[in-house]
Formats: sequence, structure tokens, C-alpha cells
Amino acid sequence: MPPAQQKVTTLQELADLAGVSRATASRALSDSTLISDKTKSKIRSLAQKHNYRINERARDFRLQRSRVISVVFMLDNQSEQHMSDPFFLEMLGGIADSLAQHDYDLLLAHAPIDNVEHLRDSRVFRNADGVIFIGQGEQHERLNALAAQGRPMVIWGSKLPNKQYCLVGGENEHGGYLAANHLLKLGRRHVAFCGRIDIPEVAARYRGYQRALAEFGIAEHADRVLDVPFDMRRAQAAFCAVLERRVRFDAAVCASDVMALSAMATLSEAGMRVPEDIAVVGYDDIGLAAYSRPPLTSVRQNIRWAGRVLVESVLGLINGEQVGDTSLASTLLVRRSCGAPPAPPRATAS
Amino acid sequence: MPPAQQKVTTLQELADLAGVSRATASRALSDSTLISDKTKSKIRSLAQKHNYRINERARDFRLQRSRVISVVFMLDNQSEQHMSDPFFLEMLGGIADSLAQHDYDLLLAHAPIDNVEHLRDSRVFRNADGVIFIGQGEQHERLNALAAQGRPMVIWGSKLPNKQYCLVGGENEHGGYLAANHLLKLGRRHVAFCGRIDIPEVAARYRGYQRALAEFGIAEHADRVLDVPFDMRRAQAAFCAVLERRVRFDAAVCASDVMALSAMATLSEAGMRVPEDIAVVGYDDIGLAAYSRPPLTSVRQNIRWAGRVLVESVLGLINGEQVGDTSLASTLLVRRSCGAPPAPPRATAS
DNA sequence: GTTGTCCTTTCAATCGATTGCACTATTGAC
DNA sequence: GTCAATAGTGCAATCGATTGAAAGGACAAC
Repeated sequence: MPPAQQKVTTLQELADLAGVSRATASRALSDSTLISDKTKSKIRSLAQKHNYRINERARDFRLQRSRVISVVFMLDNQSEQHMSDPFFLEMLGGIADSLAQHDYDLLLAHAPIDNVEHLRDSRVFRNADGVIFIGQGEQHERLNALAAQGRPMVIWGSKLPNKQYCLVGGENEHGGYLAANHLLKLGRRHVAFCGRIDIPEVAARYRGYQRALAEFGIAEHADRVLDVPFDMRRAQAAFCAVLERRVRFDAAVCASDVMALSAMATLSEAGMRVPEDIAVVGYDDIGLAAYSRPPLTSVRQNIRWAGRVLVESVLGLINGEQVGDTSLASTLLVRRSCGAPPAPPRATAS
Repeated sequence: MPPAQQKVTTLQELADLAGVSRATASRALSDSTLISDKTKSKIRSLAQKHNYRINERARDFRLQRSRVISVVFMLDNQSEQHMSDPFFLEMLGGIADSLAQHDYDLLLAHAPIDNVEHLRDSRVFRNADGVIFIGQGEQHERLNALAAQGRPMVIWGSKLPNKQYCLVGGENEHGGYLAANHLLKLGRRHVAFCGRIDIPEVAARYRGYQRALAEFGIAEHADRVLDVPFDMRRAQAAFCAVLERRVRFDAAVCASDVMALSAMATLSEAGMRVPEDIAVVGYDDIGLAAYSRPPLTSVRQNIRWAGRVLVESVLGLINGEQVGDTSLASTLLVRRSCGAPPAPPRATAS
């Protein structure tokens, strides 16, 4: 009558209980055709009854796999970025969800990386079947070297010359173009760009910004290019500086929403009106963008889908498939920070 | 002359190369006193030369440990919270940093958890030496049951009756009190509370809010208590609803900054002025709080330190130590969203 | 020469599973 | 009755390390 809940923890114990060998028990549980139905059901019901759960670590060790994917955030060690951007969280959530669906676990590595080749022998690779890098930092060549060794890895970033690794990224050039073009179409003529050009993704956005300027026959102005990493405080400092130097500008394209929100706050603190005096466009469309005052116009990329693509790409590589690059669409979400008319709220009462 | 870079991947290969047994090689690398200095240095230099790196998975498997800590975000499955709150990110970053310092890895589990006891036999526990839970959800009893089995685990949350597990938390009651008391001292008399009381941490903040009201001799008003999970859209919907129902209120205490920012946007969209008509206080002091318009007053907890305490507590439990609970101080950061005078900016140009 | 002691090193079990191959019944064909 | 084919099960190696116990060699004491 008591449910016989004595702990059966190993396959050997289960096999002993059933009076068979470990091998038979293993095959029965994995539904091998070698085992008779009678034996199978006996072992299965015993496993059920005694609450046996396979030791996945032991199995994975034997099978030389881990069912773990490492996720490495390529933090710029110059900006003390400490993963403070909600963009990361959304990306991480998307990746985690997708991995869970494939019954994989997620190992998080987020220490500042000065040399990705050092990861080669670290747990990031040894304890995982594959690795997803978020951002390229300035490690393009080293990522190439790692990929050349045949490690299953996928990078979220921007296409660079001589790229050897598998890449998933947004349409950064197009996104930068959309942002700048929109401001220009609204009549702005002195559009600033805020972001660190050393970062490949930002560089692509910057090229799009340049292309839009060129289409409108507007010359670039070095004073209006603000070299700022993904960091609220530095964005604030940079905008304070250009205001102080009386650089003339009536709009700004920012490389992230967090920077854009910081910029908006800094500008209005300094007595500017957004968007009347200075219009602002951000990037990523983080959740809070819709709830800023005024609501932030932003270039949206579908981050959760990006997470899914990253996961499926790295799992494909693990399975030995040929995996190509993926480019995800970017679209401009127009809200009032750029002077557009009020848009309907994104969500309504449920 | 070539650096003899042939791959030496296993201890056996290294031992063969040195002409000793696997056991000797293992002991040499771990600096056992059983091994002579001559042998040690021979094996070490060979390991160096052939670039041997120990297989940590195999060692950890043998030693029945993993050097991994699981982090479980107790997402409320009613709110589809999808980890969208920057608070999570900061917490995760703090935990990750601390774990890295102790040479532990971080396994992320963030699927909605309807029954934590199911985790008992899952990889969350099987693949990790210990577990950190962020939030209690409504699983207090089940967490108790897990802890009773002696699993090394620490919970970030709020103290509940009959708690058996090791707890780290903020001074939620005090924080709620600080927020409400501040608004009352500024003369507000119709203070709303926004948050889901079912969540223990929020319940404690709510009790603090009630205490502050009582001290001012103000009766609670059920209409002013908004039952909203940690979710921007729902906060928006809730504030829309109370405005529509013409509930009278001149201030709001919100259970998170994200909700507070959403509330501020919703209120000003509806024609209210913040803080003149309605003052708002948030909770957590996320980075963006300082950059909202007006800057958000918030109750601050030192999240990165919380991460460190969580890590050290769970590692203590793993080492068999007695580990007590920890309570982290909460302080009110006054900014203009509650009608306070302008504060100096948080950061200056570097 | 025998014995005991000490210092090194090796042997072999162990962690908990999977799997190629060998082995034993059972069955059917001749 | 003998033999081959087949189905079902067990043996033992394997993944890559750690570690208690046994063994080997050198040396000193008796």
C-alpha cells in the first residue's frame, strides 16, 4: 500500500530490481527493438513505480555531448556596459525560449572578452555543444580563427569582409538609412549620428545614415558624429558636449533606444524641445520606447525571432548541416519623438 | 623547431608521452605530494608544450559536481512577463559576475514555472550544484518542500510564514513605506498602489504603503489599489481604467520602475501633468529611471550586491555551511516625478 | 642476508550511462 | 535429429578523469 518510494537512482539498481542486466534496462527505456515487449513494459513500470529518472549528465558524458549552448555577450571592455541594455534581455529571452523548445540548456558567459581565442579551451566551448556570440566586438579575425577550427558557433552581428563564420544579423545599413531618411523627409537638415563606429553593427547603421544624407545632397559634418558606446551616461555626456560646443543640429539618429532615451532626457533638460527643436530616432524598439515622453521612434528588429534563428543555426551546425547566413528585416516604427503625428497606442486594455 | 602542436587531448595521451601512468599524470597536474618534483616538472612541461587542457566535464562527472549554478526566474505565468524588465538583467549580471569570480558557470532557466517540484529531477537541479530562484511566485510551499530535501538553493524574495529555505531579499515593507510616506509628506492624500499583491515581494511593499497611510490617518480606498503584474501594457490598461472610472488620486506608488514609467506616459497622454496632478514613485531604480521625463523617483536596492549575496549564500550551502537569510537595504532616490525639486544629474561627463 | 621503512609509482575501481559483439534459446526447414 | 536463422539478453569496453590500495625499488638497521 505504501507507494514503495525507495529511491532508485541508477540504471544498475533498476536492472537489479527487474532481474535483468544494465544493458537491457538501458535498451528498454530507450525503446530499442532488440528488447521484447514483455521486458520493456516490466522495466518501464518498475521505473515509473520507483520514480527512476535517468542521469542526463552521465548519458551526455557517455555520448560526448552536453545539450548545452553557451551564449557569449561580447561586451566592449571600454564601455563598462554590464549588460544594462534591455535589448540584451530580449535577445537572451528569445534564445532561451528557443533552446528550451529543443531541450537544450543555456550557459551564460558575459565577462568582458578581450580575446575570444582564449575561450577555445574554456568551459564556454568544452561544456557546450555550440556557442552563440552576441556581437562581434572587435574580434572579427579571432572569430574567424575559431570558426576555422570547426567549432559550431553562430554570431549575431554585421557582415564583414573575409567573414568565415555563420552570421545572423539585422539589416543594419538599411535600418540606419530608414532612420536618417525619415528625419530628412520630415525636413531636418542637420542630422547627428550617435554610436560607436568601431562596432561593426553600428558602422553599418552609420553607412546607411551616410547614404541617406547623400541622397538628399547633404554633406556630412564631423561634428555631428558622436562616438559613443552603448551607454546612457556617455550618451548624456556626449550630447551635453555638443550642446556646449553649440554644434548645430536638429535631429539625431541613435544606435540604440537606451542612448536615444538618454539623449531625449538630456536635450530637454537643456531646454530643447523634442521633437520640435531636435527630433530623435532610436534603434531596437525596446519595450519602454513606446512609453517615453514623447514616444520614441525606433528601428525595430524582431529580436525574439532573431533568437530563434540563432538557435536553429547553431543546432544545424551541430548536426553537421550546411548553414547559411540570415538577415532579419528592419522596419521603422514612427512615433512622436521625430515629429510624426501621434500614433495609436501599441496596446489596448485587455 | 615546429612547436610540436599535435593535439594531446586526454590525460592518457599525456601520460603515455611522459612514460608514466594516468594516475601519476593526474597527481602531477594537481600537485599531489605523492609525486616527485622531477616527475611533476616533466609532466607539467609536456602538458604545456602539447597544449593539454583538462576535460573539466569528465573531472566534474567523476567528482559528482558540476561547477554550475542554475538561475530560475519565477515568471508569473499569468503575466506573460517574458523577462522584459531591466531589473532582471541587472540581477542576472550581478549573479553572473559573482559566479565567474568563483569559477562557476551559470545555467539559465526561464520557462514559466507552474510547479517547482517538477524541477527536482530536471536538469535545473541535476546539472547544477545549486539553484538560485528569482522570486517566489506563488510556490512558497513547494519551495519549502524542495529545500527540505536538502537541495542547495537560495531564493530572492520576501519573508513568508513557515519559510524553510534560505532567503535573500530587499526591505520591501520598508521600501513601500518610504515611497508612500514621501508622497504623503509632500501633501498628497489620495495615493494609489499599483502591483500584484499575490506576489510576496509586492505584498510586503503594499503593507509598507498601508502603514504609511495609517500613520497619516488616511483610510485605504480599494479603488486605488491596482492589481497589475509586472507588465507595461497592463499597467497602462489599469491606469486608463481608473482614469475612465474617474477614481480620484493624486499620486501612485508602483511596484516597479517599468510600471511607473508606463504609468507616467499613460497619465500624461491622458492630459494629466506629472508630478503636478499626479506624482509617481517607482521601484528598483533601473538605469532608465534617471532619464525619463520627468526623472523617476524610485526605491533603490543594490541589485548587483544582491547578486553577490545570492551567489555566496548558495555556494555556502554547497559547502555544507550554515547560511542565514540576508536583507538588503532599500533607499528612496528622490527625483522629480514626485514633485521634488530638481536633483543634480546622476552622472557627469567623464 | 633478511627485514622493515619510506618514497614513488602503478593498478584497478569508480562516476552512470550506451552499444558492438558474443551467447543462449526457440523455432522452422530439411 | 541436425542445422541455420532469428530473437532476446548479457558481457565488457567506453567516455576522461580521480583516488584508495597495492606494489616496486632503494636504503638502512640488525
